[in-house]
Amino acid sequence: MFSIDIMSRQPIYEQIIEQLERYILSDLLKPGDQLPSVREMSVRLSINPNTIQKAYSELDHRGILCSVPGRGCFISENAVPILSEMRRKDIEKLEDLVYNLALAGVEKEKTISIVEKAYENIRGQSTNGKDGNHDKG
Amino acid sequence: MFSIDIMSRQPIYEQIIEQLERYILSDLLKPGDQLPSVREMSVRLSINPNTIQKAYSELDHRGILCSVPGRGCFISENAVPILSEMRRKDIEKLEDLVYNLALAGVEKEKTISIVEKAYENIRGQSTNGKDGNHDKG
Amino acid sequence: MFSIDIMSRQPIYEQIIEQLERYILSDLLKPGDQLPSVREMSVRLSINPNTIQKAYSELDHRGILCSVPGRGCFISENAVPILSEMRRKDIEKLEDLVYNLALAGVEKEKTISIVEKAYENIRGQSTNGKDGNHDKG
Amino acid sequence: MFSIDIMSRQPIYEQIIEQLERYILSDLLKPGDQLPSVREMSVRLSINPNTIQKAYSELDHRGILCSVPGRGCFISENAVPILSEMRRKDIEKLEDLVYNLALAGVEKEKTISIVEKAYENIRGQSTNGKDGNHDKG
DNA sequence: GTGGTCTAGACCACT
DNA sequence: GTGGTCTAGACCACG
Repeated sequence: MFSIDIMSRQPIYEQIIEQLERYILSDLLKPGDQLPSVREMSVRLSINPNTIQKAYSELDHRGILCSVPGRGCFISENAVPILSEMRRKDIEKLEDLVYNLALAGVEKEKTISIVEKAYENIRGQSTNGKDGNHDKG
Repeated sequence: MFSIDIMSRQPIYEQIIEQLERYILSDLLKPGDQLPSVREMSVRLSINPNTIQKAYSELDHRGILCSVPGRGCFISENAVPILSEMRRKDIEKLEDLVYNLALAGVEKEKTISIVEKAYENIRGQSTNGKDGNHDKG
Repeated sequence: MFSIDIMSRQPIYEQIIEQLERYILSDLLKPGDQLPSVREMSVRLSINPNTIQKAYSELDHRGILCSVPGRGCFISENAVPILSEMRRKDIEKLEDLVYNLALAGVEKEKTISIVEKAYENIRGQSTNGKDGNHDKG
Repeated sequence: MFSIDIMSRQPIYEQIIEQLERYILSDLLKPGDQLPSVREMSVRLSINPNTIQKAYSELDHRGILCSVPGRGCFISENAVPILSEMRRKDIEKLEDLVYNLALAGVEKEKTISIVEKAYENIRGQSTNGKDGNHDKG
């Protein structure tokens, strides 16, 4: 379910957050669902438990998760609206990115077709292996 | 001409690179043009010369500019094609970003209108105050 | 394993790059191997960490190694092919150098014998104490 | 007669030295010949007089030139033997370079053929447009 | 004046 | 612990 690129510039904990958020937004993980424990996750992904902990803590802080000491971590009830709201801020990033592409001579039609393709993807398949922007974290 | 956000998560030298690349792509800086010297730039932006040096040096490696010790830094002849090619790789980022927006429930029409607006911007005015994403994540 | 000539005209960071590349090409360092940390290396060679950083960073850019923040630096999987390709460009240098020697009256037989000796060296021993030109001019 | 690459990493004054030495070794300039004045040279090559001066001074220092105040610069009587002796030191460079090529997998036959080709060149034509190693100064 | 290298020492994010 | 960024200040070679 999770795929981590250890060589990526993007911090591992961010990759985990990114993927968890996607799974929630695409309804693969629902409010109330329990997440794998830090320990289990760390073994499964061969990653330092601290790193998992950091991802979970961050999501907890954002109100996406609810970690209950002694019981585990659960998807928060209002995870989806919170995430949706946050993601909307990606619009700023989009503006910048398109601006750059335009400067680089990518035609408007091409850009729009990419947008449409992305929307097609989400309709066909709720989730796929895509693992977020390989940005220089 | 240059504006640095000292609080940004994006390294200062990357901000400088970003802006220089934009100025080149938007024809404000042309091949053969001499850049402000490392020292002048460092004074102008109140930034350590080493940081400017790093930015210039990186652009030199990429073939965007040509540093000649004792003479100065000059925009390389083939700066534009190199940049255009590199920027095209932003298409992957775009796909990811749109995918995220779609998941977050941003309507396709809204997204496309943003794209179109960005293309309007570039047509009307060669450059504007936009200075890249102030955040890295 | 590393020897730095502090008096050389060749920058220290280039000397480090040179030697690392040799060790990789002569199979003393293999893909996946972890390099000494920046700090350890700086202590070992009595050199400022920033200088080591610069060497590692340059090799990272070239795709020879892969720096992972928080984890370390590792020899890249395709380090050898990249290096071999780059080194082949030394052929131009060779042409120039032999041309100079010829002009200076060094006999063809002498030059060829030097070439053959160098090839002997590499066959007998994978590595030896040779550590590159200590002078830049 | 002189061709300077202003963008080269190799300092201009070194390019001039390099070429003058070649012309002497290939008998195009002979002992006693007068060199163009610093002023004339600087105009001809569109180069700062100080730079020409530096090249001439260095050659004077090496005993290749003999600059006579008020009269001009002349090729020294023992320029050729001095140069030949110096160039022999390039043998060390050759050893290094061949060693690198060998490590990079360039076959011995290939390397030797390059050497032979270079010797052919010198027999056919005394000089050509070659302007020395484009080494990183 | 120019770019380039180096040191010393600090701080940050990540594992 | 790791790599990465930044500052302050020095020195060098080149024009």
